[in-house]
Amino acid sequence: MRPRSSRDIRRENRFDLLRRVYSAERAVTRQWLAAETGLSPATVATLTTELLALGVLVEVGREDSGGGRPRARLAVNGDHGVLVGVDVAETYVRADLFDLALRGLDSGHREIGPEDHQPDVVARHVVDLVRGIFDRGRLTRDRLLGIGVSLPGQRHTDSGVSLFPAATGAYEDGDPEGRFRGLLADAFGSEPFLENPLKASTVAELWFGGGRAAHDLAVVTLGTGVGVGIAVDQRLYRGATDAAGEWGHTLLVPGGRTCRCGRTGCVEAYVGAPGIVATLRERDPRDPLLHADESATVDALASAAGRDDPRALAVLDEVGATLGVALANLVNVLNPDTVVLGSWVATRLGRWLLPAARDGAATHALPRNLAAVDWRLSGVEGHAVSLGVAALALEGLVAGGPSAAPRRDPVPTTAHRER
Amino acid sequence: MRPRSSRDIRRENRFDLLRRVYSAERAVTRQWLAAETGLSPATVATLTTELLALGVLVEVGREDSGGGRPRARLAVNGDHGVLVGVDVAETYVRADLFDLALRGLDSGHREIGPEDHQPDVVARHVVDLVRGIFDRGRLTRDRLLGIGVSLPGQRHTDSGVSLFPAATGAYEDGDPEGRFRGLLADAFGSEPFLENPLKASTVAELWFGGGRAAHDLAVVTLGTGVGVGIAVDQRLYRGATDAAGEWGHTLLVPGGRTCRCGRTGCVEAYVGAPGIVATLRERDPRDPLLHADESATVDALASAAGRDDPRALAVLDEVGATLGVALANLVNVLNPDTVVLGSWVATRLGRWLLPAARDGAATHALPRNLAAVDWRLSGVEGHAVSLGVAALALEGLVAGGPSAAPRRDPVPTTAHRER
DNA sequence: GGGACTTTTTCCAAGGGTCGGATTTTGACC
DNA sequence: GGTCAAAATCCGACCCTTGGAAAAAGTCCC
Repeated sequence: MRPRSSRDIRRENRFDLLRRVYSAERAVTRQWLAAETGLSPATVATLTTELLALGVLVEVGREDSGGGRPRARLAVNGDHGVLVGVDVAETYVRADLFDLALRGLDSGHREIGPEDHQPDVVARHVVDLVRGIFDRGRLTRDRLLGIGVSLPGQRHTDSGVSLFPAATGAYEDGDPEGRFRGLLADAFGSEPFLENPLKASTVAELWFGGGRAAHDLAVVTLGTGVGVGIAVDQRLYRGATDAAGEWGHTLLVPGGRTCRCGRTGCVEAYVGAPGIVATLRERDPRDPLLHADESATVDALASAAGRDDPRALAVLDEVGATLGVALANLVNVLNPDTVVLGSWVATRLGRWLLPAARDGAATHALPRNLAAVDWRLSGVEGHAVSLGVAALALEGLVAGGPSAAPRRDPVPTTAHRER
Repeated sequence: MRPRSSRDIRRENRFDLLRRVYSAERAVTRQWLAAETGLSPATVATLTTELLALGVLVEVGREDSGGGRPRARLAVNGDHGVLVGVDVAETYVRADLFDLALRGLDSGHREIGPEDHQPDVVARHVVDLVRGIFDRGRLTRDRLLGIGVSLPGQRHTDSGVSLFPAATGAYEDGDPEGRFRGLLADAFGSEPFLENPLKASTVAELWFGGGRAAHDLAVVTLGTGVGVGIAVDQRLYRGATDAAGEWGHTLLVPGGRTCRCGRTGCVEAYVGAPGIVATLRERDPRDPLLHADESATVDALASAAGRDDPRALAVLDEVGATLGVALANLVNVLNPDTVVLGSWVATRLGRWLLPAARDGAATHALPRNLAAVDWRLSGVEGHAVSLGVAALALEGLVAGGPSAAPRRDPVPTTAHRER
């Protein structure tokens, strides 16, 4: 338990300031920042000059103030460098290049299979992709300010062990994450920032999406897998072992459908993409909307719903209602002020799922908890996972490198601690 | 969003220090406090002299240090004054008197009925009980340092409106909580600290019970009602509208038993006292363990289980397994490092419920989340709710009065804030 | 074109915090 | 009584925020 020093206050304030510049739609003034953060104009001045000197912020013109000295407008200095965010999923690797303002510049994509699920192989894919992007943009490596990588599976901050989903057997005793981290550090000359997709997209919502105004936020990821990212007081909540948010494997229907995880009745088995497909199939095993792969099925469902096809709407109603009931539990326990639906299933079907879920939640959530919730679809443009993980890398940058990340103080290596 | 100043650091450190003195089993030394809090010896010295001057701490002897200056032992100055904690429940009012070390000195109890559920009536009961205790102990009012009251139902910090369960109709537009608060303030000359029982008992666990070592804690209350108190980073989590933890009304069995709240299949309907009785009755409507009131039934069940009565054990197994499944959901989402079972049902049946719940959780929780959890029965002696609410009053005292409580800054009354 | 005016921004000294290292305190021991 | 060792305190350094004074940077008017 390292206590907080006054330096932490500075770091937090600087960070808060920066985040507000980022999430504002337009360039902002010092006065607005002071009002927004609650800091005195004097402090805002000190912080901004610091960030201006660093090159992270720039003045972009001025604004009339009615007779007095015009207000300077501040914005993120996009040209100061680039950030890379990489999303390693089970079936693909996607890398995005951002300028420092986190505007997407370019991206690359590559399909992978289970045979690639090894640290070395994944690292090679990542390095190749990023190199390709750099070459295309004629960028030199010294422009790179930070790189963040989202890895599937659960990470363990303390031990640094990541569970590459298919590599658990092969790498049980090794340190796959450490190896991966090392390979990337060698290739790019700076430590990558690693996180899982759930947390990454939560950060993206917090910076740029529906969570900007939220204090206590739940970001529901609806993809092939399902989970929830939780933010308490605008900060990502990780849980004791960085494993919070495994809402997808929460029991919803005792003795229900078999889930990918082997258990039965998980939320994921009903509201994840395979769950939606299963619902469709249960209603009619020969439904023409059914395609070989789930992504195509979801697309078919979306376009059918767009045509007001009653069968598609009925399926979405059913799934949405189930989602709502599951969300009601979350709302009752966490009492968030904002719930955001994100990831690719939500992007394509959220238009229909969200209202149905809201109605479904109303049947089981407590009125007071329900009333507190602002329901939203993801407001993030582009790929939330890459963006979030790039934002995390940026955080590390501003805070002073990834070493500033650990949240608990490390266990002393020598047997020094008594009691 | 008021930013944190260095004063907040001081307050937090002082508070952290004090809490550690409280939750330590014996008197502590400055050195131990420094090691425990991570503060420098210099700072610990400043803080302790401050608290010694306040009269909250005292030196109680010294400890040999092997040739050097002996270490002074510090403890809470129990004689410095008294605190009162009151638990207003639906069927009773209980008041406890504590010394400043939060050792119970005396208590009073009174049964109430639905007709008493009015601010004025409840306040009168509270005042009478506390007066009685003060008279018995020949205490003068100036000895009273703080008073905390737990009220059932959900509170709303922002508006100050409390929902007295049966008074919602009569007081819909009024301010029952404000009225109640005023009546108590008049009677005792100091503002009472109000909280609900769920949060109060969570604080008690955090200070004195199973949560002392926890960072991310879930305190499960098993009484007539069921709920969970959540602490993040050793601090009580309240949620957006102070309504977090309504886990009892989470859906567990779709279309299942009807709950007190009118919905079906709530967790509470299975693992709360009425739920346990219902399980017993479902198995055998004429079971001799069934009594007219649920408390007697729970007692009968406990003593039967104590005699290894197989029917009682089977019921407890069933209830425990259900509890475990429900807890698994909590563990998956929150990833706590400690789960504590408390309140009166847990006190009497926890011995059997806890192991069964642990096993039940294993079937549905993710291995990593499960492995992180330390399962415990409440370690609080005495009545956790009164104790917790007295501790909250103490917190207010140390922080500088109940006014320091609000967590969000109040909305400015004048239309002064632009944008 | 230059002063008056207005509003923003910075400067400065005050005030609150923590901390490392020097210093004092407080015992035991010889 | 002097010496020694460990605990506790004191002190100056350093970091942070902030209110108010001062400076900066425009407009406006004569």
